[in-house]
Amino acid sequence: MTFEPLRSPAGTHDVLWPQSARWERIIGDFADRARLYGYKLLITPVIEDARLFSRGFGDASDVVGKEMYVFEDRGGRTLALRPEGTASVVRAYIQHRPATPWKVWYLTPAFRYERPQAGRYRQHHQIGVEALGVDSPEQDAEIIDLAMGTIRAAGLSDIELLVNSMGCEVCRPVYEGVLRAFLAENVHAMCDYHREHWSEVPLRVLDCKTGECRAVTDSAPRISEHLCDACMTAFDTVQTELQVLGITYTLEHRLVRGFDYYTRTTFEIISHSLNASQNAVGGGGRYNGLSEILSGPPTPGIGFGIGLERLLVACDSEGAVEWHDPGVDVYIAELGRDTEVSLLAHQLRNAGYSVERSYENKSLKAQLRYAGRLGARIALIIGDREIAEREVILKPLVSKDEQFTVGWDRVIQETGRWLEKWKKQ
RNA sequence: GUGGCCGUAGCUCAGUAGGUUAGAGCGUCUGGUUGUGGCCCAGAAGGUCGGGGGUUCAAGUCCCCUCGGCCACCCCA
Repeated sequence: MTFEPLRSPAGTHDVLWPQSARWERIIGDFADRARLYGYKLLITPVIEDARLFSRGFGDASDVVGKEMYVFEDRGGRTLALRPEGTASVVRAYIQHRPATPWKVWYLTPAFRYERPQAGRYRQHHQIGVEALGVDSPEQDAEIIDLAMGTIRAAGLSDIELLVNSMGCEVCRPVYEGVLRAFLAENVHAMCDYHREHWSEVPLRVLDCKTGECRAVTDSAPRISEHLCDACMTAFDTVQTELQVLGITYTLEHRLVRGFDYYTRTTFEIISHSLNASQNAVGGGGRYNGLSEILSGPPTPGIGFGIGLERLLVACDSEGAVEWHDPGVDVYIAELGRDTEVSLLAHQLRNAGYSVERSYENKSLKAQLRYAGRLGARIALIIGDREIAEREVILKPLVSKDEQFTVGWDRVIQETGRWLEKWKKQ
């Protein structure tokens, strides 16, 4: 009985070398950068009580309505695969009550059951940070600075930072009323979909990409004109801070992010080299009410997430990333089998050199061919004669220098000497 | 969930109006005399033509179903 070979589920992907090398670089850079900004790594489970997300996002959101991976475990609990990073962090905060300000960074897969498409997958990965306990426009700007720096370091340059304020529990409802009244008078001009659905979540119309809705919302009342004094002051300060930090931004009054929990500062970083419908590489914002929504203590918070797959797609379409295989320092070729090879490999590696070897008894020619393919800089050749004489042949592979023999006690330092020499050139 | 395009070697693809043992390039492996890479040359391995059913003397090629991939809508990272 044979079976069809199994594939990864629809919308999920394996990341193989050398693709994975790009991930390694971006993640490594982000970990360093987050540390410099004072964020500590937080690891939370990918499964959570499904109610965490349905409460946090609001039932009107598509993520909760139709995109969540929800299932019942063997104990009858209703769990969900996390669709984004923020809710789990806030849950962990409420559960452990760490001292504030609490600043964490994370790397996590995120799951949404949608039809896969360019730059949109059922499992994607986000890097992000969350800062809880402080309600400060200076912090808002600092977090945007961190997000922008991360994306720029990945190699993207054709990007735009969009910022907006969503107001607070005081002024947002007022604005929503004004907007609702405006939209009611312009129903006829909206796109087919929103003509039917605009009143469910009026703010969502602002986000609509169709020409009809954009024409309507161009002249719609703007939330920036309806902010309360406190929100207005905060938003002004965020902008001043961004200017001081030399970060150019665009005020986008239509920027309404998908989840209900956002308050005040919201932002999105879009790539101009991606299709307009999926051009957001990263985004985030402040969510001062989320902790309470999740039955925690009143605690302000702000964070962002960056989608790794989408960041990489953007890099590709910008042609931004040049990546070179660093190759391997040493290849050890052997003729016959001898334990000296294993020992030498061990010692070289512990001295900090990358070493590869053949584990099969192949011809010297085949071994050197392989060494060339690996991008090895030096080949060390060990045959019967060398074993007998207690020496090895050191053959430079990246230069035209002649090979020569070295005594065993000097192999490591001689190897290091050549590698250093080439590094300087 | 709705719609469009597409599924031939590991990869990128060719396969004439249906007709013998399904091809190329790249990659992989081996060899080009004793233990020496890259270039070059020679050879080899590798394919249920996504799967199932049907039409036909004959199907990778035509029809149906199914699975999968890509893309678009919706929405988001």
